[in-house]
Amino acid sequence: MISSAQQLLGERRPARADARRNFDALLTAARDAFADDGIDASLEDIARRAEVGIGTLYRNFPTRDALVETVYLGEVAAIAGYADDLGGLEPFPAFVAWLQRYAAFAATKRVLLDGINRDSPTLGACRGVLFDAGEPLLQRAQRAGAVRADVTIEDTVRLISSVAGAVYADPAQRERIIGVAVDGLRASA
Amino acid sequence: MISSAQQLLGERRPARADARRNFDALLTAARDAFADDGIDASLEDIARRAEVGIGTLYRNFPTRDALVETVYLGEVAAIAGYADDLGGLEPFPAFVAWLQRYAAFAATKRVLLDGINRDSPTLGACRGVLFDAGEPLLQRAQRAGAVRADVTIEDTVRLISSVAGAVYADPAQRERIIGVAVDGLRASA
DNA sequence: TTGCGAAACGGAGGCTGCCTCCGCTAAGGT
DNA sequence: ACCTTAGCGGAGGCAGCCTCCGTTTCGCAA
Repeated sequence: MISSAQQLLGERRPARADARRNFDALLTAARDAFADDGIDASLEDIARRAEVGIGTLYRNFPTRDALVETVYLGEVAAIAGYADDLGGLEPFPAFVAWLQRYAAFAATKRVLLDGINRDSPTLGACRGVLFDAGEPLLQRAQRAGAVRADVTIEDTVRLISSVAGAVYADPAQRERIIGVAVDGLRASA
Repeated sequence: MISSAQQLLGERRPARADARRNFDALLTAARDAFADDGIDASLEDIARRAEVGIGTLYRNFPTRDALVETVYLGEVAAIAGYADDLGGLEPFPAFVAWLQRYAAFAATKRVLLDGINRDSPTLGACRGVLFDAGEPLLQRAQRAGAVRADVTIEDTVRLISSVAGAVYADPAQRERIIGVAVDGLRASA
């Protein structure tokens, strides 16, 4: 199954073979550079890493935002299918498994998200992909009475994204705090 | 009562009267510039706003980090005394009132925090000030059996800071999600 | 009040990175 | 093979970061 994130990504790739190769090389170089040097990694450095000229970088990605969000789009495409694999679990454990997976994703994508304009249509589309993936699991857990009824999938993604994207003193603190957030999502006993 | 954050700030001010005036003008200009233009506001612009030369800015704040963290230090000094006013409330309402105040603070300081190196000793000192302020309230609520026993003040500040610092679709979503986080802090019923 | 030492000043200049534009190259279709 | 045009690289203009140096001015002691 091809996700809508993958489709959006495909629409951005140029038609010509040489240009496609450069586009892909730039995305790889950018992902690596942002991971190594943070969101302020220089575009000149990214062009050098991809072995293309700076004009080529700008032709493919007219702004830094465009580059960052296309890298993020590729990452979202990779995670969108995970929710499909959780149908065999009970409602609450399935929901929590998805949250955990999403938390792991959000933690590693924090750098990219810091670099994206929050009003970007592409970011909105990525959110849509993630909401679509998690919504069935949330509703199933709410119908089962396990998750509070007053939160939406948007709320849930926002909560886990902010908590998972924070920097922690150690992994134990991180697990503890995500646990607190998940406990807050439970229906009152 | 003079807080330790105010003391740290005082230690950074120059001795000479003209230099003190410039230092204060730079802090004010920086706070305004970061609020207007984000954490990437240009230092040249800040110097112009403060009506000093760029050399003066660098003499007072050798790096961008130094400037940002000094601005943040001033903001922390302003909030540190709030916890002292909550002794008259019941344990859990006092704790929640402090969390709400801290959440409001964290939301407006997000821009500054984005610009500070997380390993900065000054940031560590600011955290220390905030922990010292909230710790008595947390312990009181835990002794009263209202807050789960497995979280520390560090955990609590980290949780609220990440949730409060996020960007929300509307204020209602923000209140809802902070509510979820606070509910997660309650002891199990 | 005056004189002195040094703290503090402003901004020119070197450097890097962002971004545009243009002459040149090469991919792809007929 | 030829032609059109998509795509190329990098020079150059600009802004901002940051340092350094000649000049000014503050504060203290006599």
